[in-house]
Amino acid sequence: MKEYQVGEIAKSVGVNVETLRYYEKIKLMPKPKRKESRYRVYDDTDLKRLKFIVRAKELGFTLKEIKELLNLKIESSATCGDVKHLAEHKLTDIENRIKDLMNMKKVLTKLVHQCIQEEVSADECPILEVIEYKVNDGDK
Amino acid sequence: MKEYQVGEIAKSVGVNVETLRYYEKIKLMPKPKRKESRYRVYDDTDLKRLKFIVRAKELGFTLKEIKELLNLKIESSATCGDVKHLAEHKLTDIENRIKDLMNMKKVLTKLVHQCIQEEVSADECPILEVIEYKVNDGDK
DNA sequence: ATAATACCCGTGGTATGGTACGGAGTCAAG
DNA sequence: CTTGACTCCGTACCATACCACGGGTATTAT
Repeated sequence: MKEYQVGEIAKSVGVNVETLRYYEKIKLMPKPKRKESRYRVYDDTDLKRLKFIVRAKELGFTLKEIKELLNLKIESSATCGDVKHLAEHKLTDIENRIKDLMNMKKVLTKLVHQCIQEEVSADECPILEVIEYKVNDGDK
Repeated sequence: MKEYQVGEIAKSVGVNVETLRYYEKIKLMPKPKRKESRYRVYDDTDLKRLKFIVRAKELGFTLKEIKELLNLKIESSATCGDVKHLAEHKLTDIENRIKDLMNMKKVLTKLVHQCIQEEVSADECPILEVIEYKVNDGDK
């Protein structure tokens, strides 16, 4: 089984050495064994775990959630249903964020289209006026 | 023109008093005048500005961007085109975030559907296995 | 007059996910 | 045996957007 030192393993998954130390500190990665020189020594199990973390991050899981996923994997009592539960929760979360963003997009798009005469002073820009919509009660 | 003290104005737009002090500190809100008692005194102009901030935040602008928008409004040389530019930038930003989230959603949805037997041990959960997909090179 | 709010201020903490710094020790090559 | 690259560690700092704390003053209500 191959052994790596921190710089190697970090480079191979594309994270910073400091990041790895950080993951160790927050207990997302286990404390690796050390050489006599105190240099950290990682193996393929660590590499696998680290890759899992990076991949799960790409899927939108937070570090805290990733820790939960990894713990489930280890707890012998945990079931696939538990994992599914976490994934579904995340999915709902993502769907809500999409909904919010779509709404912002709709409003902003409309705003951008209202600005026809770009040379007009910003003070009279329809975009700013519409953002103020709820503010101006007809006066001004 | 009506005058408000910090608690009133904060309550009327639904933000915390501390938040208002924070906005003042980061120069998003101007330093208000004070009574002899040093109490802050706000007027309708301040209220309008604060409402603008809250509204722009709902549209997804960061405090920094809101500051820019408000500065544009004041600079007499700024044009509506400048404002439009900021809004378009934000729009692109939002669109990218939506794209990322949609992708996450797609993958996660697929993952969730792969988990049929919920009673199976988490260790053999297809969700976790697929997250590891890129890790396992056929072995194990 | 006194109690209950409301406000003042500076400072420090929260959460998230790291990055940067700097002095010291280690290791391999020349 | 020296140089350069790598690693060690603790600590501090980045951005974002606030919230909490605590001691003191002001205002308001009873």
